Amino acid sequence: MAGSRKTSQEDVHFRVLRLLEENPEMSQRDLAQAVGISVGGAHYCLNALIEKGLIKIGNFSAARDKRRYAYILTPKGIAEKSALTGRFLKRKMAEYEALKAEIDALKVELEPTMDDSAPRKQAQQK
Amino acid sequence: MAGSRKTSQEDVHFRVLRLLEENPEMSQRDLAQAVGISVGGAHYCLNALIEKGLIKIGNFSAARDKRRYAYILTPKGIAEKSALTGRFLKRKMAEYEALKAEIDALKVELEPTMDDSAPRKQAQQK
DNA sequence: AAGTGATTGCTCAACAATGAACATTGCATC
DNA sequence: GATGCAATGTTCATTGTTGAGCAATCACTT
Repeated sequence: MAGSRKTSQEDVHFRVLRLLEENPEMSQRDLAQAVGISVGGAHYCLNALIEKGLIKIGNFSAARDKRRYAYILTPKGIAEKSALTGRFLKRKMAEYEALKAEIDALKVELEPTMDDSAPRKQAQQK
Repeated sequence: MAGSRKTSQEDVHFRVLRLLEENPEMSQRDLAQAVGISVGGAHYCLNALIEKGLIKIGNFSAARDKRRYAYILTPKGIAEKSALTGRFLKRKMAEYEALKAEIDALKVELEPTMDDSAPRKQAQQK
């Protein structure tokens, strides 16, 4: 489900595309931190996006810093990002509800019903 | 952050311990589906939990089914599960808020402000 | 200039996890 | 019984990901 590699990777790709559309001059480390992956993973991801033709490498504007790149969305990348938005939002809303339910269940479990003098420490078994 | 291998694995371990405490006779496939990992991953995880001494293999009750096992929490496993609960809940609540913020941001982006006659289709760039 | 430290993109071994198989066992219908 | 079918735990090649480190470049001080 949530751990499916394909969807998880799609999430990362979408987030990276979204971030780069706003700011194409983000460094790989900034991207990694913003998305929540490792630095090597960001590099890996960017290569995949370039391979797919969704982004291309441009010139960094400030001071001709030869180290840095700018990762610019191609038209195909912009289209892909738009196409991904709906699925991403839908998935995240489902995750949101699931997370809410899990948290609530856990809270209930931690705070047993105090309204009657029920025996404590006794979890109800199925 | 969220993709950190250690925390992600801790989440899986906690969920598995929690599920097994309620029902020790769950199959690896049921566990996998409930937790959101692959079948092989469940096997992998169970081995790790046995290695840690948190669960032990017991006998399946019904019909002496030689295929199935029962995965019973050891006292150490019960303690570990309790110790993990707090951290897990705290982390999930943080994830919950982050998810909420991300969804809201995405919704705002999809539905541009309609309250004045602003030009449409024009996302505000930084 | 020269040196020092910080930051960049990048590489790589180790590990984690997947997805698809596998052998074994139980259940059912013939 | 025998035969087919579904479900179990298990294995394994492939792939994704991490974390630490690399050379190159920039900024800054001497």
